Amino acid sequence: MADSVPNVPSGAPGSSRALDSSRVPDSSRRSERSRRAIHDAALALVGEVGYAKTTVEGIAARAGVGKQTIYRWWPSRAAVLLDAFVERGDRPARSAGEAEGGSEPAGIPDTGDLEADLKLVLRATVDQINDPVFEMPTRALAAEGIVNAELGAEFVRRLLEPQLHLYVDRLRAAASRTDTDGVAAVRPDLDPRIALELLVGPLAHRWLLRTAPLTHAYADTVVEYALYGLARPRPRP
Amino acid sequence: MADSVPNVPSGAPGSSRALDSSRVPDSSRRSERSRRAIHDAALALVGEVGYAKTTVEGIAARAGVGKQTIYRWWPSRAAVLLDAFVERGDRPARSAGEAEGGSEPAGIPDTGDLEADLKLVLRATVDQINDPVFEMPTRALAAEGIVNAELGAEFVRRLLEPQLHLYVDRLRAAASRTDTDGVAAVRPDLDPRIALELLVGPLAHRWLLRTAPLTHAYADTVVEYALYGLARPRPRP
Amino acid sequence: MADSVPNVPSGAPGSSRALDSSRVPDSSRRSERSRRAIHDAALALVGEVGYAKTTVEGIAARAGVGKQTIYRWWPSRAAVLLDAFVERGDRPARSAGEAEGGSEPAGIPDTGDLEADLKLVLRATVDQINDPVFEMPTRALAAEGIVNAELGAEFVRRLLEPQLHLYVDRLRAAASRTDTDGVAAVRPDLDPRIALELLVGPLAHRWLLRTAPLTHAYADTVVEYALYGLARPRPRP
Amino acid sequence: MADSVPNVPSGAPGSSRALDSSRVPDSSRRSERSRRAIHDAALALVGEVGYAKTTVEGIAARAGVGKQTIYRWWPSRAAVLLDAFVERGDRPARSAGEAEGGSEPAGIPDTGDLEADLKLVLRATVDQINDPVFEMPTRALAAEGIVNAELGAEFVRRLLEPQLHLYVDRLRAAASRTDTDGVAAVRPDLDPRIALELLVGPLAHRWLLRTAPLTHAYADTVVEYALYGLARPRPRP
DNA sequence: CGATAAACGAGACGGTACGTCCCGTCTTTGC
DNA sequence: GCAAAGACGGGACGTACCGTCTCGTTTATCG
Repeated sequence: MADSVPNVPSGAPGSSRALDSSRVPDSSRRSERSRRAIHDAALALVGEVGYAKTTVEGIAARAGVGKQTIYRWWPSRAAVLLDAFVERGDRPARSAGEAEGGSEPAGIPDTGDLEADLKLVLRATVDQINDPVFEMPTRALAAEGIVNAELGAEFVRRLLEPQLHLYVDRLRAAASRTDTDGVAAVRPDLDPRIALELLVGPLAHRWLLRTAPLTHAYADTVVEYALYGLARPRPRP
Repeated sequence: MADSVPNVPSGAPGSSRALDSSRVPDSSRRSERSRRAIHDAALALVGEVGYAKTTVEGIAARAGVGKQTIYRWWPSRAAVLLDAFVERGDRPARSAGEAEGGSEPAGIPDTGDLEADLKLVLRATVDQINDPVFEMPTRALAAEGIVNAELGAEFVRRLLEPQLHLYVDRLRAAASRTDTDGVAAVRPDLDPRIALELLVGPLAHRWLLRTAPLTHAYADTVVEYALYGLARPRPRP
Repeated sequence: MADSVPNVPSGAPGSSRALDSSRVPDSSRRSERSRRAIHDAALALVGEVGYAKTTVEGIAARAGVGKQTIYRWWPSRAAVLLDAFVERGDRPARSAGEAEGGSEPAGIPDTGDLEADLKLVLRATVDQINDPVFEMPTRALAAEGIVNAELGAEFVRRLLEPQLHLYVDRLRAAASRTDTDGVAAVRPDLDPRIALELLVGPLAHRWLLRTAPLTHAYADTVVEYALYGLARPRPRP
Repeated sequence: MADSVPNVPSGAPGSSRALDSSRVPDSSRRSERSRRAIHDAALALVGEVGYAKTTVEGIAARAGVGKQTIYRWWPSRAAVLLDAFVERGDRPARSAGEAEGGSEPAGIPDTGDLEADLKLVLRATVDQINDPVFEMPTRALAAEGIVNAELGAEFVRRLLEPQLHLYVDRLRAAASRTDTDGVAAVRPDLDPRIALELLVGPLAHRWLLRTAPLTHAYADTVVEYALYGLARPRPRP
């Protein structure tokens, strides 16, 4: 239902297809069984042997599927994994999140204390990143996306954007709070996309480059620095 | 002088090496000519066909070199490229830098105005990142490093660390300024490694994920937000 | 009317066929339109791209027909081509023959001069073999028949036998002439099947192995040698 | 030493090869071990599963060889089999022949009695053809050669021609006998290539088309018919 | 005449093999 | 003894077809 590439033209299905040499398969005839088997096989293999050794051939064999069935629906190994990750990865993440009490996918909590809220979420992100199950596949997808722009866009759109948008919402909420109590939590002119990057950019940097381990303490410090600045508060005259 | 992996044991040089099956090559006999040709070929190919299609065989053919000569001295295609990049990439960067008036490699300027200094450097980084010649090879190396920890460490150590260290120095300088004028530019307790990440993390994030273009204005905003915080200055009681 | 394999059982037609899992198709419902289209497509493709590159998929696509419609009625690609050849190939051959004045299908002429009659027919065979339109498909079928005994038998039965039988008839006629004029054209004990092979065997040999071109002169020589022998007539004592 | 396709230019080995894009491998570096293993595997597989199911992949696997090693030296599966057949097939045939007392490869016997000599040899050919070990591979090669002119030429040149040439020699000898005893065994004007075809053409025809079994009696009859003609000897006046 | 069952077009599917590319190792032949 | 050249065993690629198996859609008798 959410696969990345060959969408149906979404209208006039039997229209003049004869002259289209690009062979668009008919997604209404697609085998749901195979799709799931391929997702499962892909995730299992990445977990077991790593992304570099996960081959299309291997996925097909493990899924009990012909190679062509993979090539028919996905343009690359990475796209398969991304789809698998989005679809299957959602479920455990969501249920885990709900177990913790309605976390991220439900939105960043808004207790009124922006610093506390951000720390909570950044710590959660740290935890997720440190989860060994997610680590390698996510690295693989990120790496692929860095080199392959098209896949990178998919990666951002389908995996990252939903998470990042929560930060934007929370920051916007903080900005609009000015009216109610006369004290905005954030600068009135704040660009939330940039603000967000000040928060998650450092985490991503550290994770991708492995310059230092990601800890809760680190998350806290980043929030503090980002909110109140690196510069020392000017003494008042 | 700077190749990444099979160093000479650097001790006990005359020992009976002939019977050692692990075949450590004698780097003193290494052909300088081949080394350079391999570097050039690697860079040229990455530029022309992209990293994914740059093969060891292709590099060897282009360099007029036997494949074994590559395998003898480097453990992987990525290591070749990294070496090539460090050695050849340095030169243009350095000369460009000197043309601007002794910039980065010579250290971040310290005019006393931290904000201005940081903006200057971040803008320079933005420019370098936007240079199309550097873009693809750098992406390729970064992507490889994300997945391959060993190469990632090399990448950071040899390409990134020197640049990042300049930020650390400048920030430390700002912190120590307290003594001189009684007003530190930065918080006294500042951790410079984290501070640095608040500055470059956002840039890296945007570049790697292509979420938005990198501009000078963006660099300026990042510096402002990072220095003075996202939060609105508290009114004094 | 002449397709090779799944004939109707041709007896007990109303028997309980519904439960028969071997799925014998009802040939009375067969689409004449499709049959012809498949024949035409098969012949056209063999002519255009050669037999080896003529695929079932290609025939189906060209004929505007589902693959299953081919598999339903023929057991193999070769069987399709054989059918096509027999049915469509007949027509031009027959009309050409009739233009010459009631030739082959009507029987070898019997002018009383066996040598002349055989030369005439062998020359006609040479001409037919040299016709570029027939050459490749015939080679393809012959080659297939050499390896595949079942198809070979079909090939002989439906394409070759009718032609060869004419030789047998003519030779038998020559043998029976003894009675009328006291002088038989052929040995009285002659086995016509072997005699026939002495005539067409050499042509076939030369054509299949391409050891030398097939000419009228060659046909004439074969007839002479075959009729009067390789050995020199013994001088009488 | 006798493989069919990529010969060395046979002179000036190191000459300007740089501009030749057709990648001619250096046959002096060829692995004799692999060549033999491929031959053996090919023959074994054709014997076990038949030619149609003998794949390049299968040969490579059985021979413990990379596929590329096959594609490097042969243009097709059929060429491999032909080479294998010529080289390995020779040995058993030769030794069997010598056991019988210096048969074919040593030349057709010349006892002075042409009829007896030819019958002997044609019977031997019948026996060879009926040998189940040779049957299927030979059929496969013959069929391939019928469709593929290039391979057909190789087939004739390397397998057939040597055998056929013996007939030519024997017939020529018979023709030149005129001088010695005043009585030639054969017509003085005889074309030996055509005469030969009168002898082997019928056998080939029967074998390829399976119209009737090949027996010694058949061979004898062919020789008689061919030597003395189908026509009845004219009564003398 | 409308029900119904089979043939039909279309083409997705699990497979097999293709012929190519490259891997990393090994061997040969200079220099 | 390094280097160029490149053959080798091996593994995966992406493609082409195989023959089977659904899907609706005609089509053509029969109830």
